[in-house]
Amino acid sequence: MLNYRHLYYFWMVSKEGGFARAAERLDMAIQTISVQVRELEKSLGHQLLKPEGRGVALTEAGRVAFARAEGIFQIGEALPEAVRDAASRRVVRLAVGLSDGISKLAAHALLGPVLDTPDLRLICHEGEFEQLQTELALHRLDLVLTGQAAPSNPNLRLSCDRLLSSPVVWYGPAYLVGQDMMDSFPQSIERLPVLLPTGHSALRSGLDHWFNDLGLKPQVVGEFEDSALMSLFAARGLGVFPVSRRGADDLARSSGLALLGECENVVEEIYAIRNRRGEQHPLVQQILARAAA
Amino acid sequence: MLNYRHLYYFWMVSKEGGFARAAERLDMAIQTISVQVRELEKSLGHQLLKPEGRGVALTEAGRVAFARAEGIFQIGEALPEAVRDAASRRVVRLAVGLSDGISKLAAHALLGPVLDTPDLRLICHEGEFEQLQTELALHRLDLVLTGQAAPSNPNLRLSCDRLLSSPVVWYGPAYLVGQDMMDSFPQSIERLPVLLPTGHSALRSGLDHWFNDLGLKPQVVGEFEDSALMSLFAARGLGVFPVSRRGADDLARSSGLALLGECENVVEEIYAIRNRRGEQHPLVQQILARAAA
DNA sequence: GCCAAGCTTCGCAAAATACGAAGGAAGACC
DNA sequence: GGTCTTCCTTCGTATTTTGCGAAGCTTGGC
Repeated sequence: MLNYRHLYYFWMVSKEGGFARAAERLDMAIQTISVQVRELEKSLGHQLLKPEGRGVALTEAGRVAFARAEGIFQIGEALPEAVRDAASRRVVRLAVGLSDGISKLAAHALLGPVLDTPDLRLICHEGEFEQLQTELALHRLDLVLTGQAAPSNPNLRLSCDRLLSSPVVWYGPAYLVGQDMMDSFPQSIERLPVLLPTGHSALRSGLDHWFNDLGLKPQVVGEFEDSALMSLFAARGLGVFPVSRRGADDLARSSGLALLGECENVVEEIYAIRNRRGEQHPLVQQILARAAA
Repeated sequence: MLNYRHLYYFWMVSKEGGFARAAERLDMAIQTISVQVRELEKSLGHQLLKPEGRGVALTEAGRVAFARAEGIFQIGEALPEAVRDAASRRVVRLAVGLSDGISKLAAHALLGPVLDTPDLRLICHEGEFEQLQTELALHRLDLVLTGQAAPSNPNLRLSCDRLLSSPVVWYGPAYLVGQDMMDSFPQSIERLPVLLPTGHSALRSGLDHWFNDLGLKPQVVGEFEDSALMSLFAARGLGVFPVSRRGADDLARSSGLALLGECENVVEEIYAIRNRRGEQHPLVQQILARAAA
């Protein structure tokens, strides 16, 4: 394994342009530096410094090593202050990944419990499931919300829980959704313009099944990746759309949308993927606890 | 100073999700890891891991430290291989910064001696003088060529040498530069369309002086930052232009340009700025040696 | 040819790192 | 509730690494 102390001395020698200067800067004996750098060279199997006149110069390998060392120690020298900052700072960072195809409205509902955390800094990141899983493993994310259960992968040390399993309801603009439409639901849906999630989502599969079972042939006027966008277009009169009941609570109030009816046997599910136990974010635990309740 | 060994153990503990796993992975006793990580916390002055159930979890400070550590050790783990690659690779990297306002033709002439180095990988980077100086100090460049002497700055450990001081000559397309024009040079220049370097360059100042001293009022049809571009436009018939004699040797041959005449008392100078002695690139030395000859 | 600056080698002291043994704390399981 | 297992911690000691004084060795300048 690479010895970072040796590397540090090598870095300083390169930066200062010689053992003597480096030793002075480090307030150490010159021979110590000399020996330790030699150790580094031995462990890497290549000469990094070569004698040049009465000083030393970098070899090609040394040039590369120096460039990397520069990167390492630039981060390293800033680390203590970064830690102090983080410790004194009151803001709590929470990085959430939202998998493509997840209902943004439901995601928002799930994150709701922590949104009023004082000094919260919420980072929402969308992307492909695989990519998010990677970022989670690399600790760039604290939590990933996804529409389908993750293939449990013990290598990555991730755990997956179902956070939400909510019946799906239909909403639409009030002027389209009259009493007659509600009464004759679900058949009435054939007489209404319909917005659907795109085919990539788990919810779409469930809905297609539901249409098929009931022998319904809906008139699809739009397909949306994003449920929030879908609800916006619906509110502007484009048509009626499905959404999980949880997360739809405030739709009627806030956007002039009316409840049309509820699907039987169609549920939207959301799964939470997170790092292995023991590295959890307090807010993540809060979200999971609230969702379980 | 930050102890990278401690940091490494902390990183591994975070990554593996516990002391026990980390110890197993590192093939070390668990208590060693425990103590060393505690040392890191002590030296940083903040707790990085907190007990959680029967494992441990990252604190906010720990989260930050872990992110930095990830950066550090990702570089570090790739370093040995990078060094091996560099050592076995035969290509020689030479990164040269060309200051804005320098004559590209002269720069090319100066770099000429090393251009036929086998397996050369030449990186040419243009930019403001200050910026290039910074990159030089950060070892991202091996050499900076500039039109004016650098203010010697002992802090940055850079040295500056005059590489070239060459008389300035005028070239123009052969059909413009007839024998009569050559004979009546420099007065004939008033009867020719003239291209000049832009006002930012040292060469331009010298030329303005020269015009003034001789009482010449040239008809300026173009100003160029870039001498190579200027020579291209000149070759296409736009006008006559000044260029340092060195670096102009092949102009007449290759581009249908003819020598008009030579300025008295106007020189183009090029300075080489490089890192302190002992960190020099072999090719840089070659360039300097050749230029001095 | 001599001096001064700079790197290297050698042998020993100091410091850090590492581990066995023993102890405590928190879920898991009956 | 009791017991078991897993995990983290503390303590005392062995081992390794790191650091330094003293004495070479090489190179360039005078």
